[in-house]
Amino acid sequence: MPELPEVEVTRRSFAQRIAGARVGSVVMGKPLRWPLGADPALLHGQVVHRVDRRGKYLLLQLDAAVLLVHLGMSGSLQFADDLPPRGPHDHFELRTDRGVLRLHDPRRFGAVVCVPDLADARAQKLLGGLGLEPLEAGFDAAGFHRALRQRRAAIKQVLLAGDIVVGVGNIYASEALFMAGIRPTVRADRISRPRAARLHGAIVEVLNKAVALGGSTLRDFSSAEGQSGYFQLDAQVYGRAGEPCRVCGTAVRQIRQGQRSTFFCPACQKS
DNA sequence: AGATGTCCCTGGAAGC
DNA sequence: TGCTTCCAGGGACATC
Repeated sequence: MPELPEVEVTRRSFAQRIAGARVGSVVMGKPLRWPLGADPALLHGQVVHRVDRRGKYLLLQLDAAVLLVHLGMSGSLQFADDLPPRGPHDHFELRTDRGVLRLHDPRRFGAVVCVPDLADARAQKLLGGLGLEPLEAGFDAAGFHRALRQRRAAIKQVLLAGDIVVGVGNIYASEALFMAGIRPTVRADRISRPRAARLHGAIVEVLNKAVALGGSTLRDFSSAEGQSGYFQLDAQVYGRAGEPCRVCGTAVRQIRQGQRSTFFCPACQKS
């Protein structure tokens, strides 16, 4: 389940190596979440200049196109010149003179979309509504608090929506709220400024820590297959329903918010 | 416009 | 053992 840290670690793992590579051919497997939106042959001969990230999207900048790559929940990328033969879950390959970039995605929630540039309407539809990058300077506590004050929905769901801050997925939302001592069901607009500041700090800390651990996490992920490396993050509440809170010993509770599981400690997160 | 519900997909776990 | 059911997840889209 790649969240922002995994996407960023993936980006760092091949961005330098693929920069300057010239595309030979494109191989498509089963349909992904959205159609590519362009003739794959159009990519032939183009050079990959850089790999950026916006939220959980990787942006491959080519000569005259941008590839938006989303890993969905089961996707992973490999870039090498001697990959094993394509398997049934390998749904996209960009073959270049420096190696093959391959998307492996059993559940096919991922996507590869080709647009001429980021001003393109399709790119805007996907990226235009995204909130701030949590690991960049623009994400500050005061602005975060101001944004929260405009929202009446439960704070957990506001975080997940991604239009205030991106990259806080289901796991890190529960973890950050635990770190900040905030109950996931509290209305966003009822969070005081100091508590919003604590939540802001928790989001930055949990994501930074995950990026730092990401290297080992991802290696395990791709070799172990299946069980993710989140165990290494030593979740405080996520996935621990009924188990004792690591801080106070109270049983961790699980609820559903918007069809998603939320975990919290009823004692440490009273309001 | 904001909030909420639905759906996409598939492997693994749990239940019968 | 083998079937069925449920669940996980991000995000677009429809509906209120």
